[in-house]
Amino acid sequence: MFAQVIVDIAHSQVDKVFEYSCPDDIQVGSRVKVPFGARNIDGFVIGVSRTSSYPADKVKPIAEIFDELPALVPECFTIMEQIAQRYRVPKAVALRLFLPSEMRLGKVHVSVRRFAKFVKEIPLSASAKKQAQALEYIKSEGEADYARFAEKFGRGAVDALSDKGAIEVEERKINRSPTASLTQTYEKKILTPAQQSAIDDIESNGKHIHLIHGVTGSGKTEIYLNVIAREIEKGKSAIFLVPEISLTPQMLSQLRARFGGNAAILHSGLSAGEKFDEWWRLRTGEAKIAIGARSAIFAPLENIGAIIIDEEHDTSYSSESAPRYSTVDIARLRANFNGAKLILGSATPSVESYIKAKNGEYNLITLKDRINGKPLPEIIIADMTREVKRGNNTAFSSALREELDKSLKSGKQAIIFLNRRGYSRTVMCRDCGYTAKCENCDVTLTYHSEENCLKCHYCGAKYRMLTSCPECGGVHVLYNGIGTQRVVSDLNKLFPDARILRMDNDTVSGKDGQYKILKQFSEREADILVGTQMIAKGHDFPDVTLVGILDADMSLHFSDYRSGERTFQLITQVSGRSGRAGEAGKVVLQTCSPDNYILRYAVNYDYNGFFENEVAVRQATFFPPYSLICRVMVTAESNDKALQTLKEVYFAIEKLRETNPQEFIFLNKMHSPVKRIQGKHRYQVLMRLNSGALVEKIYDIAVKNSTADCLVYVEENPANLS
DNA sequence: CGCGCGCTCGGG
DNA sequence: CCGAGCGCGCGA
Repeated sequence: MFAQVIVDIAHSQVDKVFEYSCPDDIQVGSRVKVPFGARNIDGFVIGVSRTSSYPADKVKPIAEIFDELPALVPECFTIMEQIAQRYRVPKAVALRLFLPSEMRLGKVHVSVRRFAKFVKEIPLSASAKKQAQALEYIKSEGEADYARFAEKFGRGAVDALSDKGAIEVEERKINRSPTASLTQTYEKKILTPAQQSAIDDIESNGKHIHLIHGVTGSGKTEIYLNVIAREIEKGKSAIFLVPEISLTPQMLSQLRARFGGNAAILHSGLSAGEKFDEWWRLRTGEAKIAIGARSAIFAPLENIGAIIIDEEHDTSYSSESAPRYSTVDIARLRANFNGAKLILGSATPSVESYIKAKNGEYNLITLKDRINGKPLPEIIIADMTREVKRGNNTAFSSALREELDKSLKSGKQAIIFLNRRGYSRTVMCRDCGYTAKCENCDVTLTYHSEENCLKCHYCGAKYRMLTSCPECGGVHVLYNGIGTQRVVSDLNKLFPDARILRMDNDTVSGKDGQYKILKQFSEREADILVGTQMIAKGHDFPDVTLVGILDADMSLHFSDYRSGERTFQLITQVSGRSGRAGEAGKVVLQTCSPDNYILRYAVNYDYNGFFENEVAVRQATFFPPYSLICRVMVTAESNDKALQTLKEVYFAIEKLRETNPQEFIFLNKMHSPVKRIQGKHRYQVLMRLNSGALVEKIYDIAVKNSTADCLVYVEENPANLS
């Protein structure tokens, strides 16, 4: 027999199928080791055949076959081809998406833990005290975890016993299921009529893609869970995607309670071993529901009945490294392959998706009411320009101060949200206007008072705080802006008795830190939580009745065509944190542009108004989805090299424009807004195209010009243009 | 003439 | 991508 093998090397020059001879019982999808040139490397069997299409005398045999059960499910190959084609990446890169990193590099193949087992009594010399103790212990216990056993009596003693045959070390496969210990029981919830009809609609509607537009608190999660349960009953499997941040312990225990061992959870907080085991539980069919963030769309499931993407508008669903896929696109491929339902849900659907729903491409399901029947929290606009005129120079409007006071007095909790981190103060010389910038990144530095230093938020570089201006020697150094830290210290002054928690990139280290702070807050160890984006979504704090948004218009002023959409989504999401249980919630929205239409729609929870307006603007100005913004990034250590490559890329694209003038709305080459990141010079070709007709050609140009010392890559509708 | 390094090429 | 192999330059 012969096997068609893709070698696990991420390079276009070896991006082809190689043939090897192999035993008859080889299975498609297996990971293998194959001789390749002078060395042995990992590969994937993507097909087998009785005959070879390569000169038989040149075919070498496969060196090693790893899996009893092939790691890759059959549909991988179809989808791998489509991804490789669409994003112009080597097939090996596309295939890697289907395997957690723990399974590659040939490092982890089996998950085992070693146990020491008692075998027989042996004579020991009188001096071997440790060995005697260890033998005594293992004799009475029968067996013990090797690591703990060795730690207790010393590695030397334990190994000596094993050499002499008194004990035996055995490897055993064990399951490290991350949430097996959660023991909440599931209580069947009574569905509202709206929920029930949504579920029925999804089941019976002829369309394959559904968009659930439901206000915060309308019970979308319960709909998802019911749809999943129904598919499981039919003997199918399901994928449930959530934004990274939403994988909170509450969410996990809810899922465990409902589906028990049938749910496998894949997220970046798991240890390598845990991830490995959860992944194999899905592959073997022991678990049929994959839950996780973006990458869980590649879960090793077969016979998928439903794919659910919660908070579909969330930016974490687009990959920021090659291949820069959009999760919805991959989900469509998998849903197509399996004939599965694809369900997108959000309180603030992306304009792109909502248009498709309006056009009839998706089945639109609208949930207008919260399940508890309570109204959405009232949003009050505080005009900060008037506050300043009245002489209020603090970060808090009088309205927000009053509401905070009320909230604290009645023993409720509050969330203060703002768009920045650190002190977010930039340093500027009052005499000459000099601002401190990063040496590597051309980005304004930010002052951090805890360390009394300046930091670059793009590369993390630290600089000593300035005492005088390096340009003119002036000593009047000025700070601008406010950040979470400043807000906390101001709050401490205003409400000395209040207990305040701060959550942003500086106080949180890793996912654990995030959970810890959220847990503290939900256990009422604090009255006020101050934070940035990361507190915006997914959390359920029943006692929060007040949300303050300090600079609602911050994100309006980014030069991004989606800034209006982002602002609307952000305000709606943050507001949704208020008044989730019994009492009605309130939101104070501070802004310097109180008449902005986006804010007006947000205050009234008028998604349709916002949408109609936004669509009209995009259509009139030719912005996505009525066009495609495409950026080709060129980055290199050497400025000359980057410039040279930029010219070549631009030249190639210009030639493309000559033959397709009607496709181009805009085309230009320029420095990227951030000219340097981590020592790499950044240039870009920016274009606005009428359709996606030329994207693959543009990918080709990028791939052709990309080298090890000058990286060229394509971004479609990039989330930020820095 | 022999060795070292840089570049090109092929891998089944 | 990575190592083999080869060509050329240099030292003796």
